[in-house]
Amino acid sequence: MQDGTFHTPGHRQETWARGDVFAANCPTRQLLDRIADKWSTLILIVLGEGPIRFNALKQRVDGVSQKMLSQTLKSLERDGLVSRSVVATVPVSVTYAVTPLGCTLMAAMQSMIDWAETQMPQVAAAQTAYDQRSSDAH
Amino acid sequence: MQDGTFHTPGHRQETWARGDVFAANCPTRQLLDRIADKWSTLILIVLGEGPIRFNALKQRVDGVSQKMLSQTLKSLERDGLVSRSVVATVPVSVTYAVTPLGCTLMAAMQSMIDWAETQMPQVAAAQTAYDQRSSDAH
DNA sequence: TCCTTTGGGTATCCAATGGATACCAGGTGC
DNA sequence: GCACCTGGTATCCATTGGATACCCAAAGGA
Repeated sequence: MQDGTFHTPGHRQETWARGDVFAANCPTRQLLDRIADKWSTLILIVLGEGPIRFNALKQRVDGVSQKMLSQTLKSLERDGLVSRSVVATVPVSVTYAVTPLGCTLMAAMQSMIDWAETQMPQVAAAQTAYDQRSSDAH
Repeated sequence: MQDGTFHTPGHRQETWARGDVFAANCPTRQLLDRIADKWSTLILIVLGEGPIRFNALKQRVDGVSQKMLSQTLKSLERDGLVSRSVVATVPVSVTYAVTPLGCTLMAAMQSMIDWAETQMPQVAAAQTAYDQRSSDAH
């Protein structure tokens, strides 16, 4: 809190204030910098079902381009969340799987996935209402 | 499962297989399309500490541009996760806060935040090891 | 012999996104 | 008259993402 110009009126502060999100080196922020993109989470979820090969994965994650799939897998591997194993068949086959570390991350994400399944209709409704208000105001 | 070409060998399948991530209309995917960007989650976390005004928020979320802050807040408001209230002071002041719906989402994200705080060192270590291997291979 | 197919990518090109900077409104104090 | 406040837009440029084409090496068909 480098200065006192912002006043944060209590209200759940005890639950959320840790982690100092404003600092670029906070852990939550580092995690988000790595996995908060369109594909990482989806890929992890599919890998959570079991090891899978590149092209099969590409078919399961609807809409992902080959470029982004290979790029995202590379960064997940670098972060130790996913492992890549090459089997010298012909043509060569490459299998991806979650590591134990990646598995613990997926467990942590599960409650968010559950939230999505129960609450997304409410989000869709809020969006419709918002658009309605906007077009009314016009 | 439009065909049987991919075989998913058991291994946590019962936990993760629901939600059919390959379909673009699965709820998890819809949620990710909305909040899986660099700023949404960070903004929600700061808002979780209590209502806050635009410029104060901009200072707390280190590195966010005015453009992205206003754009992200607009989309969070549209999704019913954040509320915006204009107070007719001089100059006018605008306060943002999480809605009850946004609050439940933050609760669901908490375990991911906890994971980040405990496991990010491991991710950093994995990354260093990976880079080491790469430069060795070179 | 040549052509095609296969898996797992890379190279290239173009459109969309994000960040930096400038500008705006309009009321207020100097 | 001038600069300053908040809460934004408008504009420009660099980076990212998606579509497409190409690559390798071996197998299989004509």
